[in-house]
Amino acid sequence: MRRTRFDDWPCPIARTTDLIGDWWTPLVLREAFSGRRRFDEFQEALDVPRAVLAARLKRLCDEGLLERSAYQQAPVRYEYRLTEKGRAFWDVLAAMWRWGSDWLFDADGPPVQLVDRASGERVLPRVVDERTGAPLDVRTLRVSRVRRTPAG
Amino acid sequence: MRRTRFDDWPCPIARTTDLIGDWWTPLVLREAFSGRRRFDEFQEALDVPRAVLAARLKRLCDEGLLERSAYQQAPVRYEYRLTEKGRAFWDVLAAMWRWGSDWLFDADGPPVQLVDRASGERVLPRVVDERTGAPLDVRTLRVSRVRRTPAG
DNA sequence: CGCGCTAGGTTCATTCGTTGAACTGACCCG
DNA sequence: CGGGTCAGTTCAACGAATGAACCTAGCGCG
Repeated sequence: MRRTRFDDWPCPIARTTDLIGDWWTPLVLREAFSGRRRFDEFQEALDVPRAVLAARLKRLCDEGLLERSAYQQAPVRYEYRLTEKGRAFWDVLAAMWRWGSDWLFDADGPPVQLVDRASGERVLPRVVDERTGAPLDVRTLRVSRVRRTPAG
Repeated sequence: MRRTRFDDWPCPIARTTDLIGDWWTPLVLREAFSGRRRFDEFQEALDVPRAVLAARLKRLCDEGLLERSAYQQAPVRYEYRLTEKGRAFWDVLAAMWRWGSDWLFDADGPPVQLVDRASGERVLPRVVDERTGAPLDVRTLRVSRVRRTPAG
């Protein structure tokens, strides 16, 4: 009677859901992106129960989004850093940021925004088709089974 | 001792997490995008416990992503349709699709892909900066507090 | 009229996951 | 030796998910 797992479903959305459907996980990643690395940094920033944080960090390491390494000996202390896989996840958080900004705040919008560090210009994440550069229109999309050429 | 809620945090990622951190919710939305509308359609497609599905559909209606309406009288039967807010959420699912496809499958990739209904061409969702069209680079981003001009 | 069927849920006992607080253990400093 | 730091673990209480069974209205059939 364990909670249903989606991590071996054939759908990319299902597998991603399995990861970020764990309560707190996207926020742990958000903090990682904002530069936090140590257990207590995450814990204080989010006020997350320590047991939950430990479980989330462990899972994110197991899945390869974070890497745990000792930053000092005697006593040994560990920190958590984003891997390439973890950094790639920023796109998902950015899409959440955009949708949340557009739809989950009153007319003023959220009290925070993304800006380019160099120019100071506002950055608005947007999801497009990589080939055409056009915004996605769900009505023109279709899910198709991939044909694979047999290996022989 | 209720599960910590994020829906009134000032961060758009936190608020979005509150919504899709509910187990099953992104998959219910996925099914809505693929055209399902009726309770039993969702239930059979996902094999989700009926009580959970009822709770998720109710929440998605309360939040304004779905709309519940009667499609027949005598006996009254209801269906669930995406609203504009719900359709806008496709961008988040698309970003999840892309990241999941890139990072959660073996070398062959997932057995399904997105294609354009008209041309049959493959569609690859990608998150860019709306202003410049460039892919996001998290290292050049910064979170900034919004300055508001006082209303008086 | 009575029976089964359909659609959209609700109810329930069991088990799993989250919460908050306290605790542990290794080491350092004074 | 006492106190502080950091990275966790442990525990009891409670809320949420699971799977199965049940409920309600109306309809069509015999």
